[in-house]
Amino acid sequence: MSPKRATNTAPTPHEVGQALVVASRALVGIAARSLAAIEGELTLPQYRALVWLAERGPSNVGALADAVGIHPSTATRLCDRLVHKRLIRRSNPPGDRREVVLTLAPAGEAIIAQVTRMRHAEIDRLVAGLDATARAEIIRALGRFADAAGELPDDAWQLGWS
Amino acid sequence: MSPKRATNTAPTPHEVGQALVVASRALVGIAARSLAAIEGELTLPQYRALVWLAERGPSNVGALADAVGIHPSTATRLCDRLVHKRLIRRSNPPGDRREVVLTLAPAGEAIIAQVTRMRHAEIDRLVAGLDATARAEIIRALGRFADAAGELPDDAWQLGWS
DNA sequence: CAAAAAGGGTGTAGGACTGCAACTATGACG
DNA sequence: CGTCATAGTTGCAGTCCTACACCCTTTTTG
Repeated sequence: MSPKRATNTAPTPHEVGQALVVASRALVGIAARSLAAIEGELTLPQYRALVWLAERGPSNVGALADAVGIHPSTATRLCDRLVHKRLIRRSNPPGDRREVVLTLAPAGEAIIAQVTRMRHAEIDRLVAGLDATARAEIIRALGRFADAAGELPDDAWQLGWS
Repeated sequence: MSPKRATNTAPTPHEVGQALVVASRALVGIAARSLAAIEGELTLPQYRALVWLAERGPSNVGALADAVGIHPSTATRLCDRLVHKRLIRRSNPPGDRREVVLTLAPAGEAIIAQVTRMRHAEIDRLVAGLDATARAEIIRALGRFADAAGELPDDAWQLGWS
């Protein structure tokens, strides 16, 4: 995990990858914990659906099924449960009367916000232990990485992790 | 997502948190994609069990149930399926004849390796697009972050993400 | 206007996870 | 040796995800 290299040479892509894989474990662990807090009330597909609605806004059933990667019929029944839990709302929009528009209900938004807040809080707790130099470095470094990551086809939502 | 701040001042912990949350999305997305590749053959709890066995080595049913956070009876039947898929092995160790020792089978190790490899490959692909300075910065910055994260109680495995 | 396409919902069926309760076998302790 | 604890399994019951096939309604299109 700790690549031994001459500190005066530029790190190879693979070495940087090593560092990112390690950080990935930490960050994914944090994400997992934030999610574990709502486990029991919400299944993973249900959470994925909420995240997607929070990101992309109101949507019809087909688009959601496509985004979450499930069969339309599965999406219908998944929405049944989310509606029953009052986390989303179904409505019949004007225009195309075949469509059903799914909207995140206040309770649904609250859950998403809670998970995000927990994640943020935990990360902030870690960052608080770093000095100013380290903080500045992280900001610059991760900014560049996020930019690079952002250039990829955005199917990172495949599993609904935010 | 891009906190506007004076570039000459030290970033606040919260600003660093912002950057990490953004990077977190990217990294978690990568982890999710690596996992999605084996979806269909393996459920999430099954994957979590494999990861745990890969990390901690051979284990009995109770410890695995505890680690993955499921009921012992659930663990028994989860193991039934993993054994049937030839991803793990059950054996009766000498000594305590009540215990059952679970071992990762070669096919199970292969799956873990495949997921890890995919994740690494995708991260490396991103890093390849960065220049030497950025790489060096990421190495330093993430090293410090990982150190800070490592000081936390290690329950990041709660959901079995590696 | 009739046929095809699109958007969703139902019926049906199966697999997986979940926990509780009861049971077997084994080990530890007095 | 008898009792209690431990490790694991099995029976049972419920929820959820999953897909396929089929149906209804609405819209588009020739």
